[in-house]
Amino acid sequence: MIRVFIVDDHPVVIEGIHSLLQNEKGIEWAGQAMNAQSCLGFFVNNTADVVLMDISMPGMEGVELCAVMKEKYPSLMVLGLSSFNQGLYIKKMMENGASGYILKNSSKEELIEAIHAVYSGGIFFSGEAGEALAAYQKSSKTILPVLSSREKEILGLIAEGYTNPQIAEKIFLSQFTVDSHRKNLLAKLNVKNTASLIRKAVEQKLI
Amino acid sequence: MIRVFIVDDHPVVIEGIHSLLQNEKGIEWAGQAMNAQSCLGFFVNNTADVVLMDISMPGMEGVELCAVMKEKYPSLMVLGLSSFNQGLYIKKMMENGASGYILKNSSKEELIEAIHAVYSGGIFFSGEAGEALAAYQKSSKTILPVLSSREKEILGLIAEGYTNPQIAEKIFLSQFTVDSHRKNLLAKLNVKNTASLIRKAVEQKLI
DNA sequence: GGCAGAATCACTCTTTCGGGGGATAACCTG
DNA sequence: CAGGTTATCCCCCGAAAGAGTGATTCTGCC
Repeated sequence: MIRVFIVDDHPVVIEGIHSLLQNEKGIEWAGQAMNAQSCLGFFVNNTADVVLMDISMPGMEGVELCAVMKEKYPSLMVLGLSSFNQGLYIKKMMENGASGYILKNSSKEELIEAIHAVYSGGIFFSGEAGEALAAYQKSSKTILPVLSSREKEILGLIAEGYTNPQIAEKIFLSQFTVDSHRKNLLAKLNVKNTASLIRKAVEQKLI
Repeated sequence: MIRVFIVDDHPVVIEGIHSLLQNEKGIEWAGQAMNAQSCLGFFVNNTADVVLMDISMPGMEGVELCAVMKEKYPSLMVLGLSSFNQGLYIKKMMENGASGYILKNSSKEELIEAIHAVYSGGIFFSGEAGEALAAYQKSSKTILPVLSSREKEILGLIAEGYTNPQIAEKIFLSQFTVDSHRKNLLAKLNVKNTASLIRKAVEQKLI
């Protein structure tokens, strides 16, 4: 009997999965939570085998919750759950110890297959999610944006429309310094002017 | 008896709402569709009173489907349904004839209240969605981005990193013309440089 | 304690951007 | 048709960005 717990801020999704899984042999409903806090609260006195976890929740991100849960309860298997099919999120979930990732538009069969797969220690991806991850990893080979905190700060200010001299004044730096950081940003994101810098930054969710 | 139909590409959501509404007195399950085509197909030989419609579906957008449905079957009441709480989408749905908008994290009570409200000709908003709409309309009073097709074209090229002379060469214009368009873009979006132009354009989903 | 990377500052030069001012023709729409 | 919008073109000028090069702290990590 696989005890399944779900964390999602959408009652409709909880209800839907509950309904899909009820009467499913070998699967037991352990409980549910609508946010990270009540999820952590549940596991103080209870347990489960597989946690279906929405990655996009208000407050604590699913990605963070995943890390916390896996640290506290390493034997727990976490299955990411999301409407989005974005390689970046999928990658982050996996880095934080998730055992797989399915999309909310997956079929019942796929959902059940995924639960069994991760329960037995496997890794499961929705077809599309797997592709997205592969595509992301392919693209991130050529471009890996690892920005320092200072660079991120300046990137944010550029995006808000501040010029280099204004940024320099605002954060008490020389404009030469700001200029250097800006050049490094262009180099790191492999773009050649402000327009494409901001566009890429938004795409990569850096701002 | 209110006949409720649902269009959503997530089986989990369909199942969840089905489950929430079953045994609810006064509400009957008319059917379901996972995309715009099968929804339109259903209504050839069938009917319903209220349609719950996801706004973010692959292929034809919920927003478009809403317009088509309301044109063909004006007596139908459409209730927008989404994970996102964004004023822009809500506004577009309403402009296309929707009678309300609820979020997927609404409670069962709210969902049922919304169905009854729109069935009797009313307008219903999830509390948060109403706020988002109000906030959007407030902000859109000061900024209404109505760009010409030429401006959108040039905006796109700017976002891709082309400089004015490059754009001029690419679309066979004088660089003075491109310069003018660029200045108009800055004026229309009420920004003062390229960085904030691109940022705002992305925010407003213009590119 | 040393080394790498980050963060800081410095200077020059060319290109681009952005503000200001115009002008003309084509086009919808009332 | 008149009037507004769009698209096109033109010029000047100062400010900002971007490319090139180099150097000095500071700080986390082995």
